[in-house]
Amino acid sequence: MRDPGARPNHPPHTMISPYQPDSVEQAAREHWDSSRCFEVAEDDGKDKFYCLTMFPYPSGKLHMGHVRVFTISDVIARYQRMQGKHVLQPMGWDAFGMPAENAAIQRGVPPAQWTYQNIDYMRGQLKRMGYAYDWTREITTCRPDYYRWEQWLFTRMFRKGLVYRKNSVVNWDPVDQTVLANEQVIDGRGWRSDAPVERREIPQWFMKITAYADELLDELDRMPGWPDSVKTMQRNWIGRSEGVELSFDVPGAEAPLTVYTTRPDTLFGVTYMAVAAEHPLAQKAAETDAAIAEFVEACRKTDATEATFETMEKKGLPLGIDAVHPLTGEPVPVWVANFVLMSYGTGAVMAVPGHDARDWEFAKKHGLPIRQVIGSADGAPVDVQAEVYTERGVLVNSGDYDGLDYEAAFNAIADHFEKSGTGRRKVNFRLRDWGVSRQRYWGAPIPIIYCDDCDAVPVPEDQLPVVLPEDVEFTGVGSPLRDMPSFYETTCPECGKPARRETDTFDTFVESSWYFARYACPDAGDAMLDERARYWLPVDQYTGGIEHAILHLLYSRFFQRVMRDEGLVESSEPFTNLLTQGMVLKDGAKMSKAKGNTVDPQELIDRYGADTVRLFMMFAAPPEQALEWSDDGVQGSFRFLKRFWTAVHEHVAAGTAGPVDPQTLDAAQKDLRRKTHQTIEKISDDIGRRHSFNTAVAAAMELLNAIGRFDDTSPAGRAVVREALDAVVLMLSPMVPHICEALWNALGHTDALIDQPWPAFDASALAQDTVELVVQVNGKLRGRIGVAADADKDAIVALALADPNVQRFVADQSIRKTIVVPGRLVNIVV
RNA sequence: GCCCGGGUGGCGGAAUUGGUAGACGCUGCGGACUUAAAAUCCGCUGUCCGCAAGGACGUGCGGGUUCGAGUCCCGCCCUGGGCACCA
Repeated sequence: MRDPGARPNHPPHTMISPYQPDSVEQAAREHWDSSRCFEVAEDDGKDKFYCLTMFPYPSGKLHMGHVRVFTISDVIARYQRMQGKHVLQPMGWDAFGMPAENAAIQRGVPPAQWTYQNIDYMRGQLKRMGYAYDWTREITTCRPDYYRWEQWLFTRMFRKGLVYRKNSVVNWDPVDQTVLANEQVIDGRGWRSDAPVERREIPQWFMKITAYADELLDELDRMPGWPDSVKTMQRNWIGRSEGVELSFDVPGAEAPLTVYTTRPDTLFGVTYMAVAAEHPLAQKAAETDAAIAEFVEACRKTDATEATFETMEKKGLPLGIDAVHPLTGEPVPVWVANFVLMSYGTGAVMAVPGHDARDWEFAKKHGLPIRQVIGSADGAPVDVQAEVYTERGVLVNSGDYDGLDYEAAFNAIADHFEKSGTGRRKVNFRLRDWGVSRQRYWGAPIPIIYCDDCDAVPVPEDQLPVVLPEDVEFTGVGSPLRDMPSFYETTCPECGKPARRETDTFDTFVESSWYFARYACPDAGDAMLDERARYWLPVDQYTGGIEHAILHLLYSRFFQRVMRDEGLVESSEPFTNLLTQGMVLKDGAKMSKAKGNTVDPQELIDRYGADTVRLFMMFAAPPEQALEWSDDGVQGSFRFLKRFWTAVHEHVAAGTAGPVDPQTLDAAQKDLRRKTHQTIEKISDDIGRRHSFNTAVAAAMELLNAIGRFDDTSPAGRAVVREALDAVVLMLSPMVPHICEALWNALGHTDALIDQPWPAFDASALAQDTVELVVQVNGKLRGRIGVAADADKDAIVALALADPNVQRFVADQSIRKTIVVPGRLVNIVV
């Protein structure tokens, strides 16, 4: 027995210099900087690995979400480098956006100046964190040498018909006379004016992402490197549906009411129609009916978000007009309703209250008839007066179509309309074209010139970029570009007459839809991309917040295809593997500038060093889950690094240790060596396959704890410890690279840690003579037995039954069944 | 409202393919060292019963499948993200 409290083999701490993160981390940084080891060029002889993080908006300083995602990506990059890959990991700035405008309003600093200052500060913070970036590739999207190429691509798309202009709805603040972002609308009111927000239609530019809808959808089935949840979200977002477009005649109206339905089988159940407030029928009725006019006006006074639209109270009024049912010839009343939008589809819907939940509620509220036209396939009773029935079933009350199932009815009815020429089968997408116009200053100018004679003309290539003037006075009401004749006054590229530039700027998602490609060739001066993009793309590992699961990732997939069709890149998909990291939450909510609930990582870096912060972020939660921030635990990570430091230095202080000779080890030495190689196997899998960094850290801690308990100063014992310490330093180096750099040197290695291969485990070290099995009786744990690793089932069961406690529960009952799970358990069922 | 996640001790989390629930860490409690404090080290730490051996209960709630369920199925509750102008 050892004396508890006594620690063998450890000289007094005074002999060992304490862990001082500042000097350790500075030394490591200087080594990486001077050796320029993270700068990479194309090398066809090597297996490339492009490791990318969603680039940050330069909001001022790093926040915990940044630290988390950048550390995840850095761990993967460094791990892959140790796997022998030729790793590119770049960094840059998503530099356009609203916060710069808000800062300008609040502090009177021009957006450009504010942005560049933030970038300088945050770049310093990133360097302090020790991320393995190739800084020679840094991209800043608000620089003309970057955004000129998206302007160029836009003009190419213009000529291909992939961009167009149409009217579209925005949030209008009637007091500030300005367009508001959804974020700036709070409970239906403008954030600064507090005035009720209205919907307003203005002409805006759109990119035809719907032209790629089928491809974007289909390819999801061949993307095993993406999480299923993200693929499902994108599938639902694209929302492909097969239906029928058909028309209801409206006597006296100029045009029939055209509607799209995915449930033509329910056509006989239509009891009313609903049109949008902006629909011509409603507009016409409003001219003569004050109540309708008032309703139509009220519909305009709501913001333009889908969430508002879906949750608001469903309202409507009858227009006093009837449509004619195309199959029965019966009159169907037409209503105007606030839940139909003119901008989606045809601005009119057919209502089947018996078999559609929203229609059912609306019908109940307004006393409209509910008609059952679908019965259950198994004959179970259906009462649509009491409850809506939305299942696909068998047609009833549907004339000649009675008895048909969904598919047969769909086809019969679709055929009927196609034969008579009054309707057709149609594939519809929920996905809408991408509106890229923003009525803001701090963005890339849309390269269009408006000429009275030639209409909208794209800026010719030799006149690009259209440079955003950076030295402006920014007031926050409207865009300063609208008040700058020096910006907008120009001449038409086609006819040479005086003309006017577009003053709207691009959605900032445009910049982030192709930056990943530009990192391959950030200095390409005469092309958007060059051949280097073909070498590096696609991105092998992309890491970023789950909040980007749809918009950013879908727009990037779209742009990748546009660039492909332009001959700029080869691959169709930009990101082979995707890791969506969870948010860092504080008080249960997303940390954000807007909410002001941020925790500043800088304070922790100053106090404990970058490695402690990195380690804590990796250890506190698995990467894909949300992480509720807590100040507890950072201290624990620091304590671990101190123990790690001390363990290595104590071992070194006791003199050199030779190589392990596996043939001569005693049982305890074999145990530690087995633990070492089990840990290598586990951490390799945790980092390489599972991205389970928290369990990788835990496994390293366990091994270090085992080393601490190991009391053996013999040459063989010290050799086994030495092997274990080398392995821990190598395996923790992706997560805590600075301290590992120092410890690697302390262990006497002369070649750089950064160039070391990942350790391999020795399968022969894992072998065990006896294994412990759990014994259950009826699935309940009743004992444990040690058995030979190669014991057969009968021997195991016999041994299990010999256990006194197992005996107690089996007693004289007859054994009905025994189950042996090799290496795990025995279950005796009585 | 719709789509996608999550819910396990006092806390963060582990349990990878249906097979020992609570690894690892934090907190707390007790102890060693110290004039003292900090730091460090050792031990204990899901709840309840029991001197102990051991037992009962226990993974948001209610059902189900199975020799065996945190894990699979059905129905709920709570909570995070997205919903096209926050990025």
